[in-house]
Amino acid sequence: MDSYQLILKRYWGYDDFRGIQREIIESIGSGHDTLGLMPTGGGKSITFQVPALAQEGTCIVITPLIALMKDQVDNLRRRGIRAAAIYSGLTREEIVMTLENCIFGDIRILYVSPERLSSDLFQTKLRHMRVSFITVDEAHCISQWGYDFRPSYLEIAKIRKLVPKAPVLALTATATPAVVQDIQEKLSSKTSLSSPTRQARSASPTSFNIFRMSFERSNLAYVVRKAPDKREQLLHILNSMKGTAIVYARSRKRTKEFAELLNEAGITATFYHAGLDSVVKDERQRDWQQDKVRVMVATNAFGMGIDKPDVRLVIQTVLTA
DNA sequence: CGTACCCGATGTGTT
Repeated sequence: MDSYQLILKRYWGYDDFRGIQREIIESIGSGHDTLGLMPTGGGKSITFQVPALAQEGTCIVITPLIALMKDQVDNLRRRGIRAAAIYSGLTREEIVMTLENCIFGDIRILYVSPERLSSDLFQTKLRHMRVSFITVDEAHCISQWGYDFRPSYLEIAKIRKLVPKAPVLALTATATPAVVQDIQEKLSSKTSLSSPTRQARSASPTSFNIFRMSFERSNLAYVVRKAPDKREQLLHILNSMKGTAIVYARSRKRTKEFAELLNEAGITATFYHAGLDSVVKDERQRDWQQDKVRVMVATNAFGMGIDKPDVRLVIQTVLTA
């Protein structure tokens, strides 16, 4: 057994790595910029958590949602691993203390949002940290959100200059060629040194080690239906199946409409989108997780970090009228 | 169209 495997056994209780976990771990562990493409449930988290424990210093993890930071920190602390997160709900004193603990207190894994990277306080403290490597979790956000919605995603390469020896590990379940290309370009520490034109023309712009595995999910079936009456079809599908479901709609307004339609038909449903008060969102997610309602009708706000083991049906509605 | 973070102002309840 090597040290990675010993850590896996000690903290997670598993005997062996699955799929491409070991290759990703060895790549980042030997200091290479690395891109890991793994489907949901492929065991992405282990690929940075294990090498973070095997190395000296702190691993910085960039994550899009506060909820994901909290979930992962809770999970790691239950295993006896020193992890922390910095986010807007904390006081300045708490943030300073956490950063000091990274410098002096042996915090192994620190979760931050991309926006945090441009904070003066964070950058000042980062200079004094021993950073093992930088992880970009849900790295497709660089491509999906970087250009307009969350421009901080395009700034990650800049903080690499503050910790020039730290390699980057990017992880995602979105493996389209455009996203794969974008992630490498935007995270490349060399990008910002060369002109944009030269970068764009470069045939092989980066030196990321890329690992990908099959995205086939043998327990999932995919069906596309063309239906004249889509509302009727929605009711028909939900009435002919048992079990928990998510119905995705493309606007906030439609989530409410569909939830009302389902409730009138005797199917328990609620709706969810980013325009709702955060207390209401938490209540509705909890009601659905606890099986108080069967169907969640939502925009894509209800996606990352949703983990319910018994979802039987996911419907994407494409409604033209 | 719809996606979230952060920060500082203002208000509420507790010591």
